[in-house]
Amino acid sequence: MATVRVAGARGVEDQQPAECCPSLLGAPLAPDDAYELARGFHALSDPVRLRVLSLLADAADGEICVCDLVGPLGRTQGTISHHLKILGEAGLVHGDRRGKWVWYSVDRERLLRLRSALDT
Amino acid sequence: MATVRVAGARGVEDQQPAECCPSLLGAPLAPDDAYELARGFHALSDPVRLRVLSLLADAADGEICVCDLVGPLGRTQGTISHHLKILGEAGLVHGDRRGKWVWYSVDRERLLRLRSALDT
DNA sequence: TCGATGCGTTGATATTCGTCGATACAATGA
DNA sequence: TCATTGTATCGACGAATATCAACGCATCGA
Repeated sequence: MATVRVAGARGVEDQQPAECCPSLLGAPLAPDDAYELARGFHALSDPVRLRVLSLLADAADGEICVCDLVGPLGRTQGTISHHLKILGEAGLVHGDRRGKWVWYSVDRERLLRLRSALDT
Repeated sequence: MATVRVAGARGVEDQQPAECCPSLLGAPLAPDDAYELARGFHALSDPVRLRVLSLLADAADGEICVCDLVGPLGRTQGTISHHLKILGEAGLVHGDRRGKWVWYSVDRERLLRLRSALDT
């Protein structure tokens, strides 16, 4: 996590989350796979971040700007931005700057890959 | 988390994880639901705990004792016990004392309920 | 009864995390 | 050019976390 390079709102996609998530219950999980998987679930381990994803998914056009998250979530703008950065680094959301605003959307595919790790 | 009552290895099942997990992407997540869900994912947010679940699922008879986890995971017995407690409080594993050993197993149903929260 | 073994807990320590306030950066419009 | 607005980052703080060593308790075998 210390070597993660961050270069603004559009820098969140320069990550390489494991191409696909190894199944948790299939074979014994290798330490590296476990670490990658834990990074994904860690992004989901905060109530504010879960509500961010929920609000994003529920928004019209599947997009929402930071300013519209501050009110519903009851956190400061800096805190919301911080959580969006974490979600972005996990590959769960993407930000698209249009004018003054940055529109965020959920990466459902990444979410489904995480889900598949819990398959039986 | 502060009010969680713990009474030994067999006390891990006296929890009440939300009966069923609300879908993350379905409707806007209520703060309480988000908190409950985050508790579950938090238990999955550590590589050691993920490997514990993996080893448990892969073990013969689906059971394993703490002593057999210490070696593969490279952590002290106290640390393993700590992680098992967290997994137990999240309802993801159950411990059964038989003689000197406590045999742990995965609660696959609980895992599937967590997975269903990531449905689209 | 006593030593050995497995396990949970406690105390200590270093690290990480969530949050805020303040500030810096970016884009727009006057 | 300058003020305004939206967003990202920084510094700081308290709380939570992962880890180990040490200890206490329970169980089993001699």
